[in-house]
Amino acid sequence: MVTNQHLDRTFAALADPTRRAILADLAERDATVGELARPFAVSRPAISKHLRVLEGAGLVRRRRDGRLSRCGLNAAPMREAAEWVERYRVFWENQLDALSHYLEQNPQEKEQTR
Amino acid sequence: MVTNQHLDRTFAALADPTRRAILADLAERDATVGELARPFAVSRPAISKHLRVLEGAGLVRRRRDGRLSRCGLNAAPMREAAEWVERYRVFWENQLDALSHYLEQNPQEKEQTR
DNA sequence: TTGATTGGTAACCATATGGTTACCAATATA
DNA sequence: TATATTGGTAACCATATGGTTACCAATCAA
Repeated sequence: MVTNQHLDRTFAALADPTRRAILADLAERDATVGELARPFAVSRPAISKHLRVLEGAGLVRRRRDGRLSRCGLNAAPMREAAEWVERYRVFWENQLDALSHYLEQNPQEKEQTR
Repeated sequence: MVTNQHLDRTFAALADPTRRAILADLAERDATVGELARPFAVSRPAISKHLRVLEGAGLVRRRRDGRLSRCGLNAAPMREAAEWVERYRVFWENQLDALSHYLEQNPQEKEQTR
Protein backbone atom coordinates (compact mmCIF):
# COMPACT_ATOMS: atom_id res chain seq x y z
CA MET A 1 0.00 0.00 0.00
CA VAL A 2 1.14 3.47 -0.81
CA THR A 3 -0.14 4.86 2.41
CA ASN A 4 -0.79 8.54 2.57
CA GLN A 5 -0.92 8.70 6.32
CA HIS A 6 -1.72 12.39 6.28
CA LEU A 7 -4.91 11.61 4.44
CA ASP A 8 -5.58 8.60 6.64
CA ARG A 9 -5.37 10.70 9.76
CA THR A 10 -7.34 13.59 8.35
CA PHE A 11 -10.26 11.47 7.19
CA ALA A 12 -10.18 9.41 10.39
CA ALA A 13 -10.25 12.58 12.47
CA LEU A 14 -13.26 13.83 10.52
CA ALA A 15 -15.13 10.54 10.92
CA ASP A 16 -16.26 11.32 14.47
CA PRO A 17 -19.20 13.67 15.11
CA THR A 18 -17.73 15.02 18.36
CA ARG A 19 -14.54 15.93 16.56
CA ARG A 20 -16.40 17.58 13.68
CA ALA A 21 -18.37 19.61 16.22
CA ILE A 22 -15.14 20.66 17.94
CA LEU A 23 -13.77 21.83 14.60
CA ALA A 24 -16.97 23.75 13.92
CA ASP A 25 -16.61 25.45 17.32
CA LEU A 26 -13.01 26.33 16.62
CA ALA A 27 -13.98 27.79 13.27
CA GLU A 28 -15.84 30.49 15.19
CA ARG A 29 -13.30 31.25 17.91
CA ASP A 30 -10.31 29.85 19.67
CA ALA A 31 -11.33 28.07 22.83
CA THR A 32 -9.98 26.38 25.92
CA VAL A 33 -10.39 22.66 26.45
CA GLY A 34 -13.08 23.35 29.07
CA GLU A 35 -15.03 25.56 26.70
CA LEU A 36 -14.85 22.91 24.02
CA ALA A 37 -15.97 20.18 26.41
CA ARG A 38 -18.97 22.09 27.80
CA PRO A 39 -21.51 21.33 25.01
CA PHE A 40 -20.81 17.60 25.08
CA ALA A 41 -22.14 14.92 27.38
CA VAL A 42 -18.76 13.31 27.72
CA SER A 43 -15.98 13.61 30.26
CA ARG A 44 -13.00 15.88 29.86
CA PRO A 45 -10.58 13.00 29.32
CA ALA A 46 -12.72 11.95 26.38
CA ILE A 47 -12.45 15.45 24.92
CA SER A 48 -8.74 15.38 25.64
CA LYS A 49 -8.44 12.22 23.57
CA HIS A 50 -10.42 13.72 20.73
CA LEU A 51 -8.15 16.74 20.81
CA ARG A 52 -5.14 14.47 20.64
CA VAL A 53 -6.56 12.83 17.52
CA LEU A 54 -7.24 16.26 16.00
CA GLU A 55 -3.75 17.41 16.92
CA GLY A 56 -2.31 14.23 15.42
CA ALA A 57 -4.04 15.10 12.18
CA GLY A 58 -2.68 18.65 12.44
CA LEU A 59 -6.19 20.09 12.52
CA VAL A 60 -5.91 21.62 15.97
CA ARG A 61 -3.08 23.42 17.69
CA ARG A 62 -2.89 23.56 21.44
CA ARG A 63 -0.77 25.89 23.50
CA ARG A 64 -0.63 26.09 27.24
CA ASP A 65 -1.47 29.49 28.68
CA GLY A 66 -1.18 29.32 32.44
CA ARG A 67 -3.47 26.57 33.58
CA LEU A 68 -5.57 26.98 30.44
CA SER A 69 -5.01 25.11 27.23
CA ARG A 70 -5.97 27.27 24.29
CA CYS A 71 -6.98 25.48 21.12
CA GLY A 72 -7.09 26.86 17.62
CA LEU A 73 -8.15 25.53 14.26
CA ASN A 74 -5.64 24.72 11.55
CA ALA A 75 -7.64 23.78 8.49
CA ALA A 76 -4.60 23.30 6.26
CA PRO A 77 -4.68 19.47 6.31
CA MET A 78 -8.26 19.58 5.03
CA ARG A 79 -6.99 20.92 1.77
CA GLU A 80 -5.54 17.60 0.68
CA ALA A 81 -8.70 15.81 1.77
CA ALA A 82 -10.83 18.27 -0.19
CA GLU A 83 -8.67 17.77 -3.25
CA TRP A 84 -8.91 14.00 -2.97
CA VAL A 85 -12.69 14.09 -2.82
CA GLU A 86 -12.94 16.78 -5.49
CA ARG A 87 -11.70 14.38 -8.12
CA TYR A 88 -14.92 12.44 -7.75
CA ARG A 89 -17.15 15.46 -8.22
CA VAL A 90 -17.67 14.63 -11.88
CA PHE A 91 -19.15 11.31 -10.78
CA TRP A 92 -21.66 12.59 -8.29
CA GLU A 93 -22.63 15.51 -10.50
CA ASN A 94 -23.16 13.56 -13.69
CA GLN A 95 -24.42 10.29 -12.22
CA LEU A 96 -21.55 8.49 -13.86
CA ASP A 97 -21.26 5.16 -12.14
CA ALA A 98 -18.05 4.05 -13.79
CA LEU A 99 -15.19 5.61 -15.61
CA SER A 100 -16.05 4.13 -18.94
CA HIS A 101 -18.24 7.16 -19.32
CA TYR A 102 -15.67 9.45 -17.78
CA LEU A 103 -12.98 8.32 -20.15
CA GLU A 104 -15.14 9.06 -23.13
CA GLN A 105 -14.95 12.71 -22.09
CA ASN A 106 -11.47 12.83 -20.55
CA PRO A 107 -9.26 10.20 -22.11
CA GLN A 108 -6.11 12.05 -21.06
CA GLU A 109 -6.75 11.69 -17.33
CA LYS A 110 -6.35 7.98 -17.19
CA GLU A 111 -3.44 8.00 -14.76
CA GLN A 112 -5.32 9.61 -11.92
CA THR A 113 -4.70 7.69 -8.70
CA ARG A 114 -4.70 8.37 -5.03
CA MET B 1 -24.33 14.55 19.70
CA VAL B 2 -26.10 15.40 16.53
CA THR B 3 -24.67 12.43 14.73
CA ASN B 4 -24.64 12.55 11.01
CA GLN B 5 -23.96 8.89 10.53
CA HIS B 6 -23.82 9.28 6.77
CA LEU B 7 -20.87 11.59 7.17
CA ASP B 8 -19.34 9.37 9.86
CA ARG B 9 -19.43 6.38 7.57
CA THR B 10 -18.22 8.26 4.52
CA PHE B 11 -15.20 9.78 6.25
CA ALA B 12 -14.43 6.50 8.03
CA ALA B 13 -14.56 4.64 4.71
CA LEU B 14 -12.16 7.16 3.17
CA ALA B 15 -9.71 6.90 6.08
CA ASP B 16 -8.19 3.64 4.85
CA PRO B 17 -5.63 3.63 2.01
CA THR B 18 -6.76 0.27 0.65
CA ARG B 19 -10.31 1.53 0.42
CA ARG B 20 -9.25 4.77 -1.26
CA ALA B 21 -7.26 2.72 -3.77
CA ILE B 22 -10.30 0.54 -4.44
CA LEU B 23 -12.37 3.65 -5.10
CA ALA B 24 -9.69 4.96 -7.45
CA ASP B 25 -9.78 1.63 -9.31
CA LEU B 26 -13.55 1.73 -9.55
CA ALA B 27 -13.35 5.26 -10.90
CA GLU B 28 -11.69 3.81 -13.97
CA ARG B 29 -13.88 0.78 -14.53
CA ASP B 30 -16.31 -1.53 -12.85
CA ALA B 31 -14.51 -4.56 -11.51
CA THR B 32 -15.04 -7.92 -9.90
CA VAL B 33 -13.91 -8.57 -6.34
CA GLY B 34 -11.01 -10.63 -7.62
CA GLU B 35 -9.87 -7.86 -9.94
CA LEU B 36 -10.03 -5.39 -7.09
CA ALA B 37 -8.09 -7.69 -4.78
CA ARG B 38 -5.28 -8.45 -7.23
CA PRO B 39 -3.11 -5.32 -6.68
CA PHE B 40 -3.13 -5.70 -2.92
CA ALA B 41 -1.03 -7.88 -0.67
CA VAL B 42 -3.99 -8.89 1.42
CA SER B 43 -6.34 -11.84 1.31
CA ARG B 44 -9.67 -11.80 -0.42
CA PRO B 45 -11.63 -11.88 2.84
CA ALA B 46 -9.85 -8.66 3.79
CA ILE B 47 -10.94 -7.07 0.52
CA SER B 48 -14.41 -8.42 1.13
CA LYS B 49 -14.49 -6.61 4.46
CA HIS B 50 -13.28 -3.38 2.90
CA LEU B 51 -15.99 -3.69 0.28
CA ARG B 52 -18.58 -4.16 3.00
CA VAL B 53 -17.39 -0.94 4.64
CA LEU B 54 -17.55 0.86 1.30
CA GLU B 55 -21.00 -0.57 0.64
CA GLY B 56 -22.11 0.47 4.12
CA ALA B 57 -21.06 4.01 3.25
CA GLY B 58 -22.96 3.72 -0.04
CA LEU B 59 -19.78 4.31 -2.03
CA VAL B 60 -19.75 0.96 -3.78
CA ARG B 61 -22.54 -1.09 -5.28
CA ARG B 62 -22.16 -4.83 -5.67
CA ARG B 63 -24.29 -7.07 -7.79
CA ARG B 64 -23.92 -10.77 -8.29
CA ASP B 65 -23.42 -11.85 -11.88
CA GLY B 66 -23.11 -15.60 -12.02
CA ARG B 67 -20.23 -16.51 -9.77
CA LEU B 68 -18.71 -13.05 -10.20
CA SER B 69 -19.45 -10.09 -8.00
CA ARG B 70 -19.32 -6.92 -10.02
CA CYS B 71 -18.56 -3.72 -8.15
CA GLY B 72 -19.25 -0.19 -9.25
CA LEU B 73 -18.53 3.23 -7.84
CA ASN B 74 -21.27 5.42 -6.42
CA ALA B 75 -19.66 8.72 -5.56
CA ALA B 76 -22.88 10.38 -4.41
CA PRO B 77 -22.13 10.14 -0.67
CA MET B 78 -18.89 12.01 -1.25
CA ARG B 79 -20.88 15.08 -2.09
CA GLU B 80 -21.89 15.70 1.51
CA ALA B 81 -18.33 15.09 2.66
CA ALA B 82 -17.01 17.52 0.09
CA GLU B 83 -19.53 20.12 1.19
CA TRP B 84 -18.59 19.67 4.82
CA VAL B 85 -14.91 20.18 4.12
CA GLU B 86 -15.57 23.02 1.67
CA ARG B 87 -16.77 25.25 4.49
CA TYR B 88 -13.24 25.33 5.81
CA ARG B 89 -11.68 26.37 2.52
CA VAL B 90 -11.61 30.01 3.58
CA PHE B 91 -9.42 29.00 6.51
CA TRP B 92 -6.80 27.08 4.59
CA GLU B 93 -6.78 29.58 1.75
CA ASN B 94 -6.42 32.68 3.89
CA GLN B 95 -4.03 31.17 6.42
CA LEU B 96 -6.61 31.80 9.11
CA ASP B 97 -5.13 29.08 11.22
CA ALA B 98 -4.81 28.87 14.94
CA LEU B 99 -1.66 30.96 15.18
CA SER B 100 -2.86 33.91 13.17
CA HIS B 101 -6.16 33.84 15.02
CA TYR B 102 -4.31 33.82 18.25
CA LEU B 103 -2.03 36.62 17.24
CA GLU B 104 -4.92 38.75 16.06
CA GLN B 105 -6.42 38.47 19.49
CA ASN B 106 -3.15 38.69 21.40
CA PRO B 107 -0.87 41.03 19.45
CA GLN B 108 1.40 41.50 22.47
CA GLU B 109 2.76 37.99 22.09
CA LYS B 110 3.78 38.33 18.50
CA GLU B 111 7.48 38.26 19.19
CA GLN B 112 7.44 34.85 20.81
CA THR B 113 9.36 32.19 19.00
CA ARG B 114 7.86 28.82 18.34
C1' DT C 1 -20.60 -35.20 -13.63
C1' DT C 2 -16.53 -33.80 -11.85
C1' DG C 3 -13.48 -30.28 -10.80
C1' DA C 4 -11.75 -25.58 -10.79
C1' DT C 5 -12.94 -20.73 -9.90
C1' DT C 6 -15.06 -17.10 -7.38
C1' DG C 7 -16.23 -15.02 -3.41
C1' DG C 8 -18.58 -15.17 0.92
C1' DT C 9 -18.74 -16.63 6.01
C1' DA C 10 -16.86 -18.29 10.45
C1' DA C 11 -13.67 -18.16 13.91
C1' DC C 12 -9.94 -16.19 15.63
C1' DC C 13 -6.20 -12.65 16.79
C1' DA C 14 -3.91 -8.16 17.78
C1' DT C 15 -4.54 -3.53 18.04
C1' DA C 16 -7.16 0.81 17.96
C1' DT C 17 -11.05 3.55 19.52
C1' DG C 18 -14.05 5.87 22.55
C1' DG C 19 -15.61 5.88 26.77
C1' DT C 20 -15.22 5.70 31.97
C1' DT C 21 -13.25 6.81 37.01
C1' DA C 22 -9.48 8.03 39.87
C1' DC C 23 -5.81 10.72 40.51
C1' DC C 24 -2.05 14.22 39.87
C1' DA C 25 0.44 18.68 38.57
C1' DA C 26 0.29 23.24 37.76
C1' DT C 27 -1.78 27.54 38.32
C1' DA C 28 -4.76 31.15 39.92
C1' DT C 29 -7.14 33.10 43.81
C1' DA C 30 -9.34 33.89 48.51
C1' DT D 1 -0.67 29.58 52.44
C1' DA D 2 -4.62 26.95 51.57
C1' DT D 3 -7.97 25.87 48.19
C1' DA D 4 -10.34 25.63 43.91
C1' DT D 5 -9.83 25.23 38.91
C1' DT D 6 -8.01 23.34 34.77
C1' DG D 7 -6.62 19.76 32.19
C1' DG D 8 -3.62 15.91 31.66
C1' DT D 9 -2.38 10.83 32.64
C1' DA D 10 -3.22 6.04 34.16
C1' DA D 11 -5.80 2.12 34.24
C1' DC D 12 -9.49 -0.11 32.78
C1' DC D 13 -13.54 -1.71 29.78
C1' DA D 14 -16.37 -2.83 25.66
C1' DT D 15 -16.49 -2.71 20.98
C1' DA D 16 -14.68 -1.95 16.29
C1' DT D 17 -11.13 -2.66 12.86
C1' DG D 18 -8.09 -5.02 9.86
C1' DG D 19 -5.94 -8.92 9.23
C1' DT D 20 -5.47 -14.09 9.04
C1' DT D 21 -6.77 -19.34 7.84
C1' DA D 22 -10.21 -22.72 7.02
C1' DC D 23 -14.19 -23.83 4.94
C1' DC D 24 -18.52 -23.64 2.13
C1' DA D 25 -21.86 -22.54 -1.76
C1' DA D 26 -22.58 -21.46 -6.20
C1' DT D 27 -21.35 -21.43 -10.87
C1' DC D 28 -18.87 -22.33 -14.95
C1' DA D 29 -16.35 -25.51 -17.91
C1' DA D 30 -13.97 -29.88 -19.32
